Amino acid sequence: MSFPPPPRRTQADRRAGTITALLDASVTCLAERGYAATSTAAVCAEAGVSQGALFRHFPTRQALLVATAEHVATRNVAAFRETVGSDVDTVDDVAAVLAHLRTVVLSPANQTWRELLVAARADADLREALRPARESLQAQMLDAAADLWGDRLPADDLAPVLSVVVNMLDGLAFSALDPDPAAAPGRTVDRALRLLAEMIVHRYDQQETR
Amino acid sequence: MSFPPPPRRTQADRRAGTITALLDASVTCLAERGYAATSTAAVCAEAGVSQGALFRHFPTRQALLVATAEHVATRNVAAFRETVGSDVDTVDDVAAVLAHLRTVVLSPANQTWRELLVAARADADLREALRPARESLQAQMLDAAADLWGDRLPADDLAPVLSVVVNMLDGLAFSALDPDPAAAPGRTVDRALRLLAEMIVHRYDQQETR
DNA sequence: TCACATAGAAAGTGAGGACTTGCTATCTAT
DNA sequence: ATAGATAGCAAGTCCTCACTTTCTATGTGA
Repeated sequence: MSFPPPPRRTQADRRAGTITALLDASVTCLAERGYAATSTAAVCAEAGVSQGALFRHFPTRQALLVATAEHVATRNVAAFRETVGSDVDTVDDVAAVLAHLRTVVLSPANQTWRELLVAARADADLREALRPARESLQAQMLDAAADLWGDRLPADDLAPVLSVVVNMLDGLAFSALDPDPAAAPGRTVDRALRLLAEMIVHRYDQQETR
Repeated sequence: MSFPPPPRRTQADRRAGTITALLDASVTCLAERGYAATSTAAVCAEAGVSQGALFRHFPTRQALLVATAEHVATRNVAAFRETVGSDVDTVDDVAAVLAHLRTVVLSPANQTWRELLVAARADADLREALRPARESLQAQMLDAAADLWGDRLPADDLAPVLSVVVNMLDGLAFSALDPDPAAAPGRTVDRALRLLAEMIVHRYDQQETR
């Protein structure tokens, strides 16, 4: 019945612990309450630390948010990469990829990213601060797309097709105001994704019938 | 050299005048400064009236913003309707329509609408208040699409194709952080729109060669 | 072990934001 | 013409938010 000995965490541990707690809390707040409601107080409450702790590690709210952006950007690329390991031969395959991408795009990490992007449009400082993460993410997405689909598409069409797909899914995410983003797609959206899959496959798969 | 006589505007005129001044100012602020920076003070400064004037006509800031949404929704439908009066036979035709739609989607009225939609995701009250305008706009867009493209597409595919197109353009608008939204499309975007046009035309135009 | 640096908490502070409160000016009905 | 209503202004009120300041606790290097 002995109490555990004092944890004796090293300073670096404490530091890293509260920083990731803050970043995760920031993601949660941004994803479910939006940019404006993500006040430093809200993040601290969610993280279970004081505001003093926050401002020890991040000089400004914006610095926290930029760090949050970089935090989720890596996750987003990873999630995109794991879209599908298997082939994308048939229309069904591509439709499955799109359906899965839709759920990825609706995930909290992506919601967070979008929330910050929208805020950046109206805030030149934030926009500049996010630029590196933005460009890095774009490049990594293109790399991932090349790995996944590179042998199916002409190199020149890779970026444009990626643009069509992810912009459409982002647009969907923005117009999906449902409180529950994990809800089922709805008939129109379902059919739209199916159509897109058909169009892509038919565009690039005419010689090799499967 | 006589001074003009006192304008003698009727009360209804004065009322309507400042109301539309406020709504237009609200559109301007939302489009170029974003939702958060669209304070009542900012709108009043832009409109050239006092805050008292604002709160005489709108009980809350949110009421002003909802009215603003309805104000721009009608413009947006009209702009969409005027997309193209001519035919959409060839790939070039459809590509032209998409290019024009892109500029429409980047217009201040549409920026405003998106800004409010994004805010609505995090604000249940605003979401509910915008619901009627949202549904009305969606229905009118579908009507317009039916008028424009109804004889080219199966009725069942109208909504999904519209969804693909406008969501992709909305996604583009969100990821376009450039201070000047009227800038040229950029190579990837250009090619993406072209590809989309080709895919749509080839999907639906195979029997009637032109 | 002890001087020191770092991590974190609690209670401020000052600015900005939504909304109010009188007060004045302009219109309208009698 | 004049009383009552409506439009508009200027100066508040109160609250929230980003950020500070001061103080305590905990790990670190000699």
